[in-house]
Amino acid sequence: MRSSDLPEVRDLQLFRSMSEERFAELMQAAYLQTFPAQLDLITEGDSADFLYVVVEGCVELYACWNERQATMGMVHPIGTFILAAVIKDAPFLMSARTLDKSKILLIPAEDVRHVFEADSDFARAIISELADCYRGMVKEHKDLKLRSAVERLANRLLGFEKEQGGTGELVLPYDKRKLASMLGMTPENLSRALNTLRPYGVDVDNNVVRLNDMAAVKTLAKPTALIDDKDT
Amino acid sequence: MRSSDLPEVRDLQLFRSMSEERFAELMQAAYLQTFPAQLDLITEGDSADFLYVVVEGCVELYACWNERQATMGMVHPIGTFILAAVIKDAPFLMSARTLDKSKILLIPAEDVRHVFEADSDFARAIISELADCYRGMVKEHKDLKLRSAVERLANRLLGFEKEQGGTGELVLPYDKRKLASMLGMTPENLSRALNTLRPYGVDVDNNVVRLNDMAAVKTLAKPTALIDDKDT
DNA sequence: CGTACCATTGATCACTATCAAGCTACGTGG
DNA sequence: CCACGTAGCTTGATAGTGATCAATGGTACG
Repeated sequence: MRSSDLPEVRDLQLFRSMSEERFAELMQAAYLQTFPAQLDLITEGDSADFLYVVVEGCVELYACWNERQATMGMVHPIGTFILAAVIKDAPFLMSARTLDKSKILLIPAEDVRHVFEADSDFARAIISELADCYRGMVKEHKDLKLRSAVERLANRLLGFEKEQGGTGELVLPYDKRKLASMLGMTPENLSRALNTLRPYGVDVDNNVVRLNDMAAVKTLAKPTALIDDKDT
Repeated sequence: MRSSDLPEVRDLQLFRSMSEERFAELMQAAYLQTFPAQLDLITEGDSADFLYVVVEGCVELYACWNERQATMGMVHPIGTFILAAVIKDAPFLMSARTLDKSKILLIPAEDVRHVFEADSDFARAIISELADCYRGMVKEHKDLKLRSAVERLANRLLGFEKEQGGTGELVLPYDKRKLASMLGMTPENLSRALNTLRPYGVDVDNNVVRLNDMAAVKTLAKPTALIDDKDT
C-alpha cells in the first residue's frame, strides 16, 4: 500500500496531522481489501489484530448475548472502528460485519500502537477520535434509557431527514429489520411504531418516509442536541 | 494546591507518567474542595470549565430528558469524570451530583488541554483513560440492550459480591432507589426483581444480600467478561 | 415459476411502569 | 419520651409497552 492510493484516508481527522513518514509507515503494512456483503469481519472476544477503516461500503457493529443480538452502530466511509480495543490491546466488545460490499483498510494494531507511542500528533488525534466515540456512545445510551420506542424512532427519523437535506422526505438507509435492531426493538414493533406516527403526519412508502407535519413530530420527539446531534 | 498534598491523585493512572513539573503546573491552578451530599456539581449542557477528580466520597452521573431522569454511572475515589467534554471543549452530556459528602479536585479545563498539548506522556495516559471510559459505556449499553431487568440485576449482584471479597454475601452500595435507576428500572420493579431471585437462593435483608446458590444465580445471569468485567 | 426473505397484521403473552396504599425506620420537636 | 412527619421500601391492582407466535402478502432472485 502506498499512501498516495488513499487520499481520503490521509484526509481523515485521525491521520491528517501526522507527518508524511509516519503515515507511510502505517500504510506500508496495511492491507486494502474488498469484502462481499454480509461477511463477518471480527467477532467479539477476539483480540485486536488490526485497526479497521471503512473506505467504501458499510459495516455494522453488533453484540450478542445469550442467543440475543443487537446492532450497536453503523460505520460509513470514511470511518474507523474498534480503535479502543486496538489501543488497549484488549478483546473486542463488539462484532462487525459488512452490510454491503465494502472496501476496508486494515492497519496492523501493532503498528498503530507503535506510531501512537512515537508520534504525539497522532496521539492527540486519537484522543479526539476516542472522545467522539465515547460521547456518541453516551448519547446512544441516553436515547435507550430515557426514551420509549416510538420516541426513539421519531427522533431517528428527524435525524435522517436533516442529514438528507431537510426536504421533509427521507429514505431509510437500512432494512427495517436492521433499523429496528438499531433502535432496540423488534421488526414487528417498528412496523407498529411507524403506524403510531401516522397521526403525526408520517407517511411511509416502503423505505421512503414523508414528514408532512414536522412540528407535530418534533412535539412528540423532543429532539435535543445532547442526544441527537452528531457533533456538539 | 501543592502536588505533595495529594499523593493519591499523583498516583492516578492518568497522572502517574507525567513529569513532576507538569503535574505541579496542573495542580497549581486546581482547587481541592469539599462538598456536602446531594449537591449538584455540573448540569448537562453546561460547558466544561474543570476536570473533576473524586478524592473522597461518591459522585453520581445522571442524565435527564423530558422530565425523566436516569443514573448513568457512579464515580468513586480516585476517579475522574467528564474528561471527554474537557478534551473536546464541548458541553457536558451528563449531570453530576454528590451522593455523600465528597472531597473533589477541580482542575481548570484550560490547563488540562494545555498540558495535554505539551506533554505527550499525559496525552497517552488520557488515551488510555478515554478508551476505558468508552469500553465501560459500551458494556453498559450492551447490558441494557441485551438483557431483561432481572438479568441485569442478577449480574450486578454477582459483580458486587465479587468485588466485596467473594464471601457469598454483599452489601448494596447505594439506595435501592439509585440502584434501580442504575439498572434502568423503577424502584417497585427492583423490589419485585429481588423477589423473583429468591428461588435462586437470593436472600435480602435490607441492604444486605446473601447469595446461597451462586451456581443457580450464574445459570440465570450468564455473566460474561465482555459485559460484566471491570477490566478486560 | 417457485423459493426465500422481508414486511405487515392480528392475537396473545410477558415484562415493566404507574398509581395507590401501607409499613418501617428515623429524626425532629413538643 | 413520645407524637409526628418524612422518606424509603414493599405490595397489590391495573395499565401500558414491547415481545412472541402465527399467518399473509409482496418482492426479488434464481
